[in-house]
Amino acid sequence: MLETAPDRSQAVSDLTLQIFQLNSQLLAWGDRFVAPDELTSARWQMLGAIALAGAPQTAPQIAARMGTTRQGAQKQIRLLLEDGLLAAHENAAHMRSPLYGLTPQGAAVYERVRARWQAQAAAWGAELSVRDWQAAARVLRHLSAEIAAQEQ
Amino acid sequence: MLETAPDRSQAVSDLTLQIFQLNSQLLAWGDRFVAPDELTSARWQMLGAIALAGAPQTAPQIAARMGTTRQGAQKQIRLLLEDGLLAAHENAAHMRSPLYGLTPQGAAVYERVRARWQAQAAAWGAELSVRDWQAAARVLRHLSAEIAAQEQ
DNA sequence: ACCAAATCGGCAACCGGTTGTCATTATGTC
DNA sequence: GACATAATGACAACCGGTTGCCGATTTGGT
Repeated sequence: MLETAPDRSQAVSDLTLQIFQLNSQLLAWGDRFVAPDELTSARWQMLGAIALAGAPQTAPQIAARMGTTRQGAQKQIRLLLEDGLLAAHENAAHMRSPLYGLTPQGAAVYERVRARWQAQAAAWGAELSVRDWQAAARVLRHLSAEIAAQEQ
Repeated sequence: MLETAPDRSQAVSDLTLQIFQLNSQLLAWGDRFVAPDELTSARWQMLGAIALAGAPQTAPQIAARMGTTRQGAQKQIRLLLEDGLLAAHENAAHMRSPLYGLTPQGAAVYERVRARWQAQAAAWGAELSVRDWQAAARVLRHLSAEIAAQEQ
């Protein structure tokens, strides 16, 4: 790569700026989207991680699934316990590390939001082909892998 | 949209998750990338906003250019002033709102990082065609516009 | 069974960013 | 020129997240 390729570096650079912008747009939009259900983007994602796991999980398991840290997950878990959306269950395999699962209320809230989100995502996607969306996701996955490879 | 389109909503949903993941990957990578120059991702972005403006800017102007808030920009400006990478100039048009411009040191640091970044972006982009990167950026811009339109 | 190493929860501090408030300064309208 | 309104800087509080530390527990190797 002695000769830099301005077009290519410019295109990659453009994409990264788009990613930063969309990230903040999506977070702000998500906070408004789930506000009627008394959630935030962060708690929505937390409920999703537990719901998709299919079974109660320990705090470190949830953190790993979300790609965040144990302490960050525990902050949100504590808040969701207070809200009654999560419940701690005895963990036979670990005395100090309970399993956190959705309460009936938590499952109901998540299902309600999930259905609304699916309709919204379909509406956003309506003007482009499924192929376009999948192609974009593939490019992003490629970039993600390049970065991960560089982290050694 | 009575009949939801699972494929399409799934594709959009996948893309949003990719965006969240890439955002955190890029921020973490950026912090490491500019650490040798005693910068962080946030301060790098701030220097870029001022450099691309081409002339010293007031704090609210910089904030608008970065798509963030006045207060957030001022936090970083204060730190960059302490580091000697920014300097405040008298603003003839406004007594209390100085113009912030890069110091020679700030310009040198930014140029050094910019050149390294361009090479890195080209390397990341090498395995896909410029057309692919541009197509992905177009899809992201489309999604960004959809969200913005919904914000009323 | 023992013991070193890894894991876990809890706490505190920090980072980057947002929101809200207040006093001060510009701006625009009459 | 006077005056309501907007813009600005400063400060504080908060949110979501990370890092670092500590003591307690669990795990794994011997």
